[in-house]
Amino acid sequence: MIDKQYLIFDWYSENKRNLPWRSVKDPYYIWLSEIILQQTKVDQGLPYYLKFIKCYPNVKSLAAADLESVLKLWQGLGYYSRARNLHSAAKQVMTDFGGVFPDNYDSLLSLKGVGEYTAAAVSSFAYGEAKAVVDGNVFRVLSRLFKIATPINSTKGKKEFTILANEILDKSQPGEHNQAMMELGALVCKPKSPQCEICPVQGICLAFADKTQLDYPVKEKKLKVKVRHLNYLLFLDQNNNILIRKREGQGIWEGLYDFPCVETSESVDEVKEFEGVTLKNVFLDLEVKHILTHQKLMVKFWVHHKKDTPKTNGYMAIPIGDISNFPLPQLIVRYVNESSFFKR
DNA sequence: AACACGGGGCC
DNA sequence: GGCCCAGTGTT
Repeated sequence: MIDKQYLIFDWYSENKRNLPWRSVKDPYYIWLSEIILQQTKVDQGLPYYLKFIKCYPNVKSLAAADLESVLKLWQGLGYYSRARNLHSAAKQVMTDFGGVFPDNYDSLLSLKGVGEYTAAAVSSFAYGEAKAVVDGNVFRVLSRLFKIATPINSTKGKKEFTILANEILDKSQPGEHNQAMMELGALVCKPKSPQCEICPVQGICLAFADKTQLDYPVKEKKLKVKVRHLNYLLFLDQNNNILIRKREGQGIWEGLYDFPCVETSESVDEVKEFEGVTLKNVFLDLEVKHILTHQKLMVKFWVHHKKDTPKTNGYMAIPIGDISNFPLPQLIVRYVNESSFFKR
């Protein structure tokens, strides 16, 4: 616990946001909120949290759900492995823990999708266990307060910051301490425009002392973005059926649905063939650029009218109006919303 | 240790 | 256009 820790507590009690998962002690709700908020801002995750607690009010109902229903509810939030792991962990709680949520850091770590951060968060918030959370906010706050230049995305940095975070942890109220540190990072000690003038610990911040706040935290590696050219095919037959497929295996959007797709190394002006079948009368419907964290997708949506839907392995025919019943990537949602072929 | 994994908001 | 977000799992 650092000297003048009370300044952060006082600030937190005055300025904390009123968030629904802060007023509960049920570990299921806290765990659910933490999974949703991984790499996700509160404003984006909040509506999903409300949907999930309404649809799955307890771990038993979540464990009993179909994975596809969970993915559908997760649609649009991204990092879909979180939804798959969420569902898997709920079943783990039922089978491995007799339906009772694990009540300590080490047991929580055994759940799919629960790493060091989430185990510390749930164990400290729900059970008062003295484990410090180390998330993006904590990295930033600590690196500035103590002017620590070790890259936060290195193994050494993770170790160093975790040790420091646990050293300054207020063991008498670890949950409040953890929330206060994160809230300070989210509302005041922000990445680009830190509000140092209103910061409660401005007086003990080493970076503020020499105006180097923006030099922290230090990160190494910049990620490389891969450019891909995707050509989606809308096979539309006379009965208004289309072909879709479930994305399997590893890669983006695992478990979600999209259309038959031809990937090319460069942009193309026509699509003449699909899986060995020669195509005629393929028309370009829509062209979009879709940005993901690691990929820049240059996408063309092509339409092909046929009398009958082709029988192709791995694809299923559905009425075009049923498309929205399936969990879809935002790219496909975007197309469905913009293309005239999906208007009633 | 390096990399894959979404989507949205801010500057 | 780059960076970041209540990170985790895989290789």
